[in-house]
Amino acid sequence: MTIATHPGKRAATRDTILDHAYALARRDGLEGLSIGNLASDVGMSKSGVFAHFGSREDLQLAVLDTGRQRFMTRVLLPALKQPRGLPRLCAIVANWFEWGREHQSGCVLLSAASEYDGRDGALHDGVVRQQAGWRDELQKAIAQAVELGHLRRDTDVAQLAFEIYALMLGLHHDAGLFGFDEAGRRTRAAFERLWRSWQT
Amino acid sequence: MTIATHPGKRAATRDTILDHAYALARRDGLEGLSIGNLASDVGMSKSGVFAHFGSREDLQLAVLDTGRQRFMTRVLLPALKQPRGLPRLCAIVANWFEWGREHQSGCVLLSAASEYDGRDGALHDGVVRQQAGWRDELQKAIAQAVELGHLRRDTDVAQLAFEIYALMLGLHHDAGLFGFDEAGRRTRAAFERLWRSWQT
DNA sequence: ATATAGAACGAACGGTCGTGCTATTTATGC
DNA sequence: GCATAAATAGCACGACCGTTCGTTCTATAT
Repeated sequence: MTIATHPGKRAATRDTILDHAYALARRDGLEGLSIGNLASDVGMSKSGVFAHFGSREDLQLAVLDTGRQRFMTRVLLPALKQPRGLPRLCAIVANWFEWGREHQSGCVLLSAASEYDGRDGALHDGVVRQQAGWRDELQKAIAQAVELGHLRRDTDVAQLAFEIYALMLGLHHDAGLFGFDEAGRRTRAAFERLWRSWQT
Repeated sequence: MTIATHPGKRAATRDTILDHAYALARRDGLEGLSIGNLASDVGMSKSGVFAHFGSREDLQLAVLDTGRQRFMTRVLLPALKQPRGLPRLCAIVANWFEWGREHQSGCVLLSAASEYDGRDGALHDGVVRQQAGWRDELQKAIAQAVELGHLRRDTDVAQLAFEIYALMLGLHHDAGLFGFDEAGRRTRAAFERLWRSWQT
């Protein structure tokens, strides 16, 4: 008996806490996340939650990484099943679009970007690393599409990545303020124009 | 003697407070703005500052409106001196670009948009009204350019406004995280492509 | 000179914040 | 079953939060 529950117990609780923390941070941002709130949401004591992280900053970093993982799992991973080039790039954009729909009410990664872009510290560094990493993945997918001749050979990879990202920012912004439906239509229309500019 | 210093005293102090509050809110957002911090920044007592607004929420609303005013003064107003149509639209975009340069370290309006898009209350309503108002001004300028034949007659006004806004979001995002210079180049390049798509 | 109104101050309120420390409970290895 | 270690709770701390209240100071108006 006593099947090894131990090796996972601590980690399991930690995951539960992070799950709630992620949900709270979607509404209030990482700066709005407080240990007291989180504890009562999880159903634990403040100190019990606190013990899993050691500091509020470490908790915030862990939540940020949770966001990164979920984004990658939802957006990048399934797209990797598509063949390299334009199909994979389109899958990334489509998944990203759906991520946007699911996160109308707030995205931890984006709010973190605007919360920490102007200061310095561990969270700033974490946000920059996460954003740079994602931009890099995006550029990799674009570069493959160029190499395979799916996009014009003179495509500026970083430029296209910037414009794709900008449209996604537009989607999130308008969806949050004015509703997802119209924002989604605008974003789709913009992407059509974008592909037409760069496709061979 | 004793020229009426009284009638403007209150308003002048209020403006001084708002000036400091705006600066603080650029770094920490409207949610990060606290009366204690603000008071010690201005060099007044907490209660002295508080008395000018009556509540923290009213202070935040006043700071938001300060941001709206400054944005309009810096971006829209000087552009109205340009002739209607494309010249005025380009002036708006150019001024907006400069506004972005001056606000790399944080823009109250944008951070407010991401702070309050997912909740409700007076601040949410204020942000939506401000954003809708600006989008409206942008669309007005675009519509004039269409009417005057500076842009293609079949231009989707709201669509172009969305794409311009998205590029500015991209500028602000990348400038804050990766530096203004490269973000500025990318934004300029994107605008060139954008004008080429819509110009007659 | 005196009365009056306005502006800012200082102290205090009840709460919540993040963070330590010490118990107590719970789960594990023998 | 028991010893042991891990996980959680409880409590207290100093700091700051927004807000209220009564007081003081200053400048105008009479």
